[in-house]
Amino acid sequence: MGSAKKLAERAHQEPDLNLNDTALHYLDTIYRLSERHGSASTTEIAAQLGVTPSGASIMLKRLAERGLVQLTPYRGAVLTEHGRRIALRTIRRHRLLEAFLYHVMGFAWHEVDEHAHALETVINERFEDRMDEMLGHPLRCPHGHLIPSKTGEMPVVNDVPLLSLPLHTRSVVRCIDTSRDDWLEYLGAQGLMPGCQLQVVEVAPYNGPVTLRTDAGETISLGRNMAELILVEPL
Amino acid sequence: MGSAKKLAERAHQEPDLNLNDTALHYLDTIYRLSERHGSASTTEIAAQLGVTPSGASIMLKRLAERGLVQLTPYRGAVLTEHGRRIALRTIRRHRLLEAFLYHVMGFAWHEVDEHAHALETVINERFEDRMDEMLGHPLRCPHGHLIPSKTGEMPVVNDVPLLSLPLHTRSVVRCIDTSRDDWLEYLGAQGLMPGCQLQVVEVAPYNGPVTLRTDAGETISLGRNMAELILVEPL
DNA sequence: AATCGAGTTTAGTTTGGCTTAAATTTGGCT
DNA sequence: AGCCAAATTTAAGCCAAACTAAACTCGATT
Repeated sequence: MGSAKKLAERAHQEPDLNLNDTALHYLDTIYRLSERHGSASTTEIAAQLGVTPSGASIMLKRLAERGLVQLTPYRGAVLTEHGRRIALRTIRRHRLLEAFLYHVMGFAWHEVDEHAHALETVINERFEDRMDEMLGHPLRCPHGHLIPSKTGEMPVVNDVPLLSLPLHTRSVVRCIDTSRDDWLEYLGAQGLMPGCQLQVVEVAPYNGPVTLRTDAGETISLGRNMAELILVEPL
Repeated sequence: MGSAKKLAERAHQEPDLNLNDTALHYLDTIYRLSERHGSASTTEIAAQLGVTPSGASIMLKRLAERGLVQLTPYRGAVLTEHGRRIALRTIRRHRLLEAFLYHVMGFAWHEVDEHAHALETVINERFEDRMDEMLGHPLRCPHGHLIPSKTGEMPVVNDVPLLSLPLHTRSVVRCIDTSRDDWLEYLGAQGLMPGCQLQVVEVAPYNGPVTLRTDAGETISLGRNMAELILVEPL
C-alpha cells in the first residue's frame, strides 16, 4: 500500500539505473551539448541547467564516479556508453512527448518543450511506448529533431542548413533548430515549420536579412540568426 | 535559456503556491484520509506516504506553519480551507489522469493509479484542461471516484454500499473503492467494474462470501472484504 | 490513582543538491 | 618567460526531507 514498496518494485523493474531526475537532466544536457562541440564544458552545462558552475562541477564528479560520464578535469565531460544510452532514452521520451503534446493534446508548438522537459523523467516505459504507437512511430518531434529508437539509435537523415544551398534551390524544411520558444512562435506565425517548401531568393551581405519564397508564393524576410536555424532537405 | 528563469516564470503564473511535490502529496493524502475519519493521524499519513511517523510529524508541522493544515498535537491533522483547495486540485489531476491513461492511452485499470500518482504533481494546467475536454468533462475516474471541478467542488451523488441494500435489489456499480491494484485486477477480470448491473442473491453469515448475479446472468462469489468495496446506485 | 503501551513528537544525524568564496588550472598575450 | 583573465575545482556551509533513537502524551485498564 505504501509507496515505499512501489518504489522498490520500480527500481527492480528498471535495473540499470537508480537515477533521479537531476541526474537524468544532466545526462540529457551533456548529450545535447556534446552533439555540437564534441564535449560539454562545466559552464555550459551549468548555464543550461540554471545552476552555478561549482554546483555542476560537483555533480559531474558524482556522475563520473557512477560511470556515466568521462570527465577530464578542466576539459569538460563526455558521456560514457552507459551514460549515452540513458541520455538517449530521456531524449526519446522528451521528443515523443513534444510530438504527443502537439498532435494529441493540442499544445502550441512553442509550448511543448517546457512541458516535455517537466514530464520526460516522470513517465514510464508503457507511456512512452503508447505515445510511440499513437503517433505512428514518428521520426521527429514537432521542431524536427530526431527521435532515437528504443534501442538507442538515431535515425540517419541528411538535413542541411538552408543557407548552405545555392540561391533558388527548392527544398523542404525539416527542422527548426532552436529551443527559444519566442522565436519558434514567431517563425510558426510566418508559416515556417517542418514540411513547408521554400527557396532562398536573396542573402543580403554583411550579415543582412535573408529573403525566402514559399511554394505558396509568399515572401518572407528573416534575420540571419533565425535563418541559420533552418535545416532543410533539398528537392 | 536556463531553466532557473523558467522556474521563476512558473512560480509567477501560479501565485498561490510554492509547493513542491512532497507537500502536494501530503495534502492529497491528508484529504483522502480525512474523508473517512474526519481527520488524519500522523501514523496513517506516514504509512500512506512510505515514510516514518517522525518524518511525517516534522513535515506536518511545516505544513501547519504555512497555513495548509490545522494541527492539534497528538490528535492528528485537518486541512485548512487553503490546504483543501490545493488538495482538491491535485486530486482532480490524479483522477483525470487515471481516466486519461485508461481511455486515451489504453492502460489497464489496475495500472493507472500508480502512474497517475507520479504525474499528478508534474502536469500543468493546460494539460489538465485538455484531458478534461478530451474526456468530455468526466464525473468519475475509472474506479468510480469522483472528480472535483476546477473550482474545487465535489459532484453530489448517492453511491451506497452494495451490502447496504436488501437482497435482490438491482443496482448499477458506480465505484470500486480501493487502491489495491491486485484486487482491482481480480475484480476487473470478473467483469466487476463501474457500469455493470447486478444484484446480491446471498450473503453468507459469519463474514462469509457474498454471491452476486450480473444482468448477463452470471454468478459471482466474492469474499466479504471485496464485496464491501463496491458502491452502487440502486435502480 | 498509577501504570502501560500505542501513538506522537523531539533531538540529532544523514543525504542530495545546491550556494558563495577562495584556490587552482589553463591558454592567450605581451 | 611570465602574467592575466576566464574557466574550473575545492572548501565550507545551507536547506529540505528524510532517518534512528529517545522522550513524551494520552487514554484505557487495572
